[in-house]
This record gives sequence, C-alpha cells and structure tokens, in this order.
Amino acid sequence: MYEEKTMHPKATDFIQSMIEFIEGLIDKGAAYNVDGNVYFNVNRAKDYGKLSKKSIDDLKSGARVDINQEKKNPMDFALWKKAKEGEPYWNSPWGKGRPGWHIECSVMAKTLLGETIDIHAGGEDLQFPHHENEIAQSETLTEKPFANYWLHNGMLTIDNQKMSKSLGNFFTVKDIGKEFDLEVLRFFLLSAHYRSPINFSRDVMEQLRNGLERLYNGKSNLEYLLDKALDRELTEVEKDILKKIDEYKYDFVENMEDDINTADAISSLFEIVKYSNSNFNEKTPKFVIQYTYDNLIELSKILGILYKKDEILEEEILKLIGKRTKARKEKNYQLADEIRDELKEKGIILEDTQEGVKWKRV
RNA sequence: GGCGGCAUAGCCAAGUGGUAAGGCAGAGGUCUGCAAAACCUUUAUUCCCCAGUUCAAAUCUGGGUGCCGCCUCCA
Repeated sequence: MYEEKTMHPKATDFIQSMIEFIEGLIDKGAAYNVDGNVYFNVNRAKDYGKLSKKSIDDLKSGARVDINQEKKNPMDFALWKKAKEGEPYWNSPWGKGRPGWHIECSVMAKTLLGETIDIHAGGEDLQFPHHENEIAQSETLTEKPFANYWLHNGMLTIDNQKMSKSLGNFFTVKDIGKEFDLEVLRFFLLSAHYRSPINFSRDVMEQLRNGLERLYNGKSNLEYLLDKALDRELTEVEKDILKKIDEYKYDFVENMEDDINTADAISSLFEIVKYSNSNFNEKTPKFVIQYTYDNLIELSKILGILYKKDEILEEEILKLIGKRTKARKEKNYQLADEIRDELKEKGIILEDTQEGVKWKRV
C-alpha cells in the first residue's frame, strides 16, 4: 500500500546549489547584498504571508524593534550570512559566509524533488517564518507553486507543558520505549488529529495501551476462529456480513481521505472488532472470518499498528502449561495453582479462557 | 500589543447547520474450581460563558473568559 523511500540530505552537500539559487534571486532583483550579507526582499515576493495568513503590515505593527539597520524592510530575511570570527564558512561571490536557514530547504527540495513538490509537512511552529520564507524564495525564483499541500502538525506537550531541557521534562522516543511499547506511542500519536496539539502523559499512554490491547484481542479471537471455522457456502444473511465489513472499511478510507483523520479512522477498527466479537462463533463460515480478518489487518497496516505476531514459547514452558491443563482436568487444583505460580515467577501469566489457556508475558 | 488556532463526559477524542462516533476508566451481566482475562450491555437532553441569526446551532455571527503557536537569535 505504501513504499518506504527516504532520503536524509545534508545541507552542507548543497552549498553550490544554494549560491546559484541566491544568484538567481539577485538577478531577479528580489535579493540584495549588503557588505557580505544577502537578504531577500519580501516586497518582491507575491502574496508574502499567504500561508500563515499574515500580511506585511500586520507583521510590521506587531514586530518588536528590529535593530538590523542593513535591511530594506524589517521582514527581509537572510539568504547568505557573512562569516563571523571562528565560524565555519564557505566561499561565495559575496565573500566568506554560510547559508541562511530557509534557503537550505528550498534548495534541497528543488534539487531532489523538483520545482513543485506535492506535500510539505512540518510543525505548526515552523509555519512562520520558515515555511513562508521557503515559499517566497522558491516561488519568486521558479514562478511556480512551491508545494501543493501543507500539513502542519500540532505541538507535543508533556503533562501540558512544552518539552524543554530547562523544565527537566525532556526525553526521547528511546526513553519512552523503556516504559512503553513504541507501538503504543504510535497509537497515541494517531489518536488525535495531526493538526491538534497532543499532550503526552503516562495516564493517556496507559489508556491507549489498553485500547490497543482490545484490538489485539479482537485480532487473536479472529485467528482462533479461523483455525476452527469450516469452509461452506454462505447464506444470504452471511453475505450481508461481508457488506457490513465493507461499510466499516469504506468509513475508514473516507476518514483517512478527509485530511488524514486517523482518530476517526481508528473507530472503524474498534467497530470491526466489536462486530466480529458479538456475531462470530465456531459456526461462522471460514470465508466470512477470513474476509473480516484480512480487512482488519489491511486497515491496521495503513496506520502501522497490529503488526505483532504471537511469540513462540520455550519448550519447557509449554510442557508446564500442558501439565497444568492435565491437572485441572483431573481436578487437581492444588498442583494446577502451583504451576501457575511457578510460571508467574518466570514472567508468564496464564489465563483460562473459553478458547483455552492463554498466556502473556509480564 | 499584532496574527493564527483551540475549548465536547472522570480521562483521551471525532463530529463544523438536521437533533452528540469511538476508546480508557466506572457500573451491571455472561463465562469460570479459584484467580485473572475476555466478551456483552450501559454511561453527555447536551458541547467554556452571554447575546444573536435560523424551522433547526456543538457547528454560523458578535462579545467575553481560559489555553496554545508564531511575531528575536539559532536550526
């Protein structure tokens, strides 16, 4: 359904292209050099501020005093910065210096993806000035749309506070991985619309972990039935079940196509699980179960969840479970409980369900 | 101060004009040697507050309150 193709370009590999890009802007009269600093003239950009819905006038009235007297307009931004003492630098037509931040992205996008890219994503905090300036530079040079779609995600907060080193609430994905399965983190990030701010907290992660477990249980219930189900002709009623599953799938797709509404799409997964839990049993024909299972997996795959397979237990543990099952049949509950305790100490929790003995690791 | 956005149950969260999705937690039930789990059922006359528009508003308009992002350097 999707293909992974990733590049992680380094800005320093594109210095020459950046210089050419800037020269192009100077030739068009949209950039000017003041003593080794090259600035972009925002008055030369068409519709400057269109992305962030800011106007140059608004920006002027709201701006704090700009001490940089070199610029023609306080909103003008640096394309090339003159090297300061001790800083790394590259040679350029304007002397030793380094590129400005925004130009790096415009140039790498143009070089690697073309003059117009389809989707540009980024945090909402970067909308202004960074994305706005990318548009200004690129569209002034190429006279073509820079990006067809902009996706700005909301910020992540930690216990309702911005993540920062000074607050001491700074941590990495790797750190979260020590406490939670990272699939839970993904599920958490999918649980709200990408444009909304999202708050990370232990409580919410636990909620999401439980919810994800419900989906896994639904999946495993289907797998159990799949094993037992018989191949036979479908009745009319059973054919309607297929339509029901199609409806859930249709809703999922529709929600994803509506600006990637993952929170809404996830509800279809829960609906499928609820529907199959309530309506399927050993008598449900195999085709129906397989159809439901395949759809659940296909949709989950789009979100990147529900991918884990059951682990294989060591021989020794399987033997103990078998021994306990036998003891239970013989109503030797004392021995059965002893084995259950023994396994618990080894980190295996047993559950006697209607579908047989299930186990999980602590 | 300027611009933009957000406010929905105990918690998370969808819904942007037609009468409140889904999940977690809670409660009740089924199953069960016990335990646990699983599963089923159930949970907002109401969407921050006040006015207004409309046959109809969580959704639109105006005002208020609270919260978030950006408006400086660096990326």
